[in-house]
Amino acid sequence: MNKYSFPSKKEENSNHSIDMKEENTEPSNERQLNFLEEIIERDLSNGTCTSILTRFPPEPNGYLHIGHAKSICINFGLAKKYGGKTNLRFDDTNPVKEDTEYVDAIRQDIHWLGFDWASEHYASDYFDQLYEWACVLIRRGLAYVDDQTLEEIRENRGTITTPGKDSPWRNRSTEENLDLFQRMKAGEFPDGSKVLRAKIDMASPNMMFRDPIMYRILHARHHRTGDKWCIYPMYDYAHGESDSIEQITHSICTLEFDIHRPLYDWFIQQLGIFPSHQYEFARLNINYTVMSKRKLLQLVQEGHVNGWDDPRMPTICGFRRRGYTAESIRNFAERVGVAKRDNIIDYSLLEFSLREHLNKVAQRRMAVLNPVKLVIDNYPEEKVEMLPAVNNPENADDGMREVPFCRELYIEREDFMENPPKKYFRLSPGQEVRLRYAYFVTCNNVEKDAEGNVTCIHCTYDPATRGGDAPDGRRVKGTLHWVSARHAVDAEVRLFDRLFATEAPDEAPEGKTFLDNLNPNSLNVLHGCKLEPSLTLARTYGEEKDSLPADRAWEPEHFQFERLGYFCLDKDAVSGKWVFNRSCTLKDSWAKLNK
RNA sequence: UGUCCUAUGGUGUAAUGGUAGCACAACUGACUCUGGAUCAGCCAGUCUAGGUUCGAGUCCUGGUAGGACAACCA
Repeated sequence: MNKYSFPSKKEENSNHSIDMKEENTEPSNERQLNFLEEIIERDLSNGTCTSILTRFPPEPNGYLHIGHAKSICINFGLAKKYGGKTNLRFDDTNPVKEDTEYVDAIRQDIHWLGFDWASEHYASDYFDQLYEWACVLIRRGLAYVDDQTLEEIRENRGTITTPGKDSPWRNRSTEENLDLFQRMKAGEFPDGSKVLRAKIDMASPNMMFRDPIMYRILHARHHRTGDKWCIYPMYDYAHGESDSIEQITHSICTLEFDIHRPLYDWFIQQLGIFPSHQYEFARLNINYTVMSKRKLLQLVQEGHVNGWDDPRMPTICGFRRRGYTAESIRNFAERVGVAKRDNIIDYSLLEFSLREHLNKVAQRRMAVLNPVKLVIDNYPEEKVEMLPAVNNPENADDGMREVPFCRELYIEREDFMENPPKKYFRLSPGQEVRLRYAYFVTCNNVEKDAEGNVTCIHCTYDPATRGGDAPDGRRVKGTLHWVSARHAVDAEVRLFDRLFATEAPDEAPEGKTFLDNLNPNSLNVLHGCKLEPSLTLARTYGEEKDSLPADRAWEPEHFQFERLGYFCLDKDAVSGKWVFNRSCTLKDSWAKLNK
């Protein structure tokens, strides 16, 4: 193929720009294929498979986080793109860590992200089949019961650079192994006294091949199979076979499993069952956060956050409560790409994806977070005007609303300075600014308390500027948001900063843990914030939860508080006791100037 | 002193032997009733040493750096 014969992307676009206005804007259709897509297209075109079936296999031992969201988008996205399907399979082979609480939450999160699975499975559904196959392997001399203790097994496994030693039980007869394995299943032996191992090679350079454990004895109640089993299969024995049973064509997982792949293939080959194949991609990392279930669980259990859905958590439910939209997370997952090299994504890419979506759909409202009173001395005492305001300048269909205006208002304390620096466009003595959708006002004087804090700003307004335009064409540099004092609704507003103060919180110095990297100021709760009254129309969780199916999550309404950021109602809010979360700020070039 | 994976601007990600491109971030400007949005511009990259080739980010060899593997976790 001669590259010179092709026009560049730019030229192509400009040639067709007139016809392309309504073109599909899905980014995935425009970019180059990632390596998984290449594999799938190859398999589809050379007849390795005629359709694809992927799977998302969470262990129900915790809540899903943004890293899982990437995996979900890859697995479901690939199937969707190539006309295939995706199964949801709960990898529930370790009863001591798993619980149905997590099963329900996982279902909700996947649905919320916008995906539906073809069918739902559990590794525990396959316990009988897995047991049968273990017996097959024993009969073929490929598995044996080992009586060594945990310590002996560890000792004899050798190290990365030295080979292991064969177990003294490695050459038991088939009959004895079968008998012992059957009695393990029957519950004759205590936990830890015996395991079933694959007989491969104790000297293999791949540690996974040093007679990996297939079954352990665990007298534990399983959240689905109850007390039926007291032996449970290990991940390496269960996973590939589960894929095979479901006839998964492309089993996609993260990089740390690449060393497991030869073993995954070994079990499938020895058993001669459906040849699923495993492919690995680099897991998602984001700076200023942690992404391990163990650490997230610790944050919850030790009370460093207020639950799995704390808006500062990188969990899917945390992002949802924070006000992230599913679309923004899907777009984020698309942007981070799929490759095999380790990566740390900048948090700003997440915020960009959110702003990009919310800018298009969020209704604009006015709210004052840190209020100070402003009195318009020449405005009639009792007068109230209902001023029209645009709901969303990005979408004319969203129409207008009316906002009450009167003599006494609240404005943001930061929007007034008695001695302003250069380039400060907001209110200061003698300075004229616009009150958005209302009038031009000029500051005359201020009242202060004993400590010198401004308690009230006195202004005069120009009646000719109603609606925010001056008929004489004069202009102002600053436009402020405001709320009528008489009509304002009180609210609590929760502001969030990054949960960790350091870019790579996992990296703690000697004697410290990731907890020492927590940002002590990650939560800032404001009281006495002032909302424009129309915000009380927002739907609360309490009003809606009863009409929600069990597997569907509640989605708050998203607003932009003008000049402040994107906000949504928290699930704690009830009518009359309003609580809003800040999802993210607006880009703020003034704040940047002052850094 | 092992096996495997990986290496492209600050961060991600493309280029499939033939013009190193895109996004985010940063920066500059225009416009603006959100210091928002939008638009325009700009900075910045192939880990290293050899080899193959008319031509190497791409293929080969060595080195360097990072990661994974020694749970009866997944």
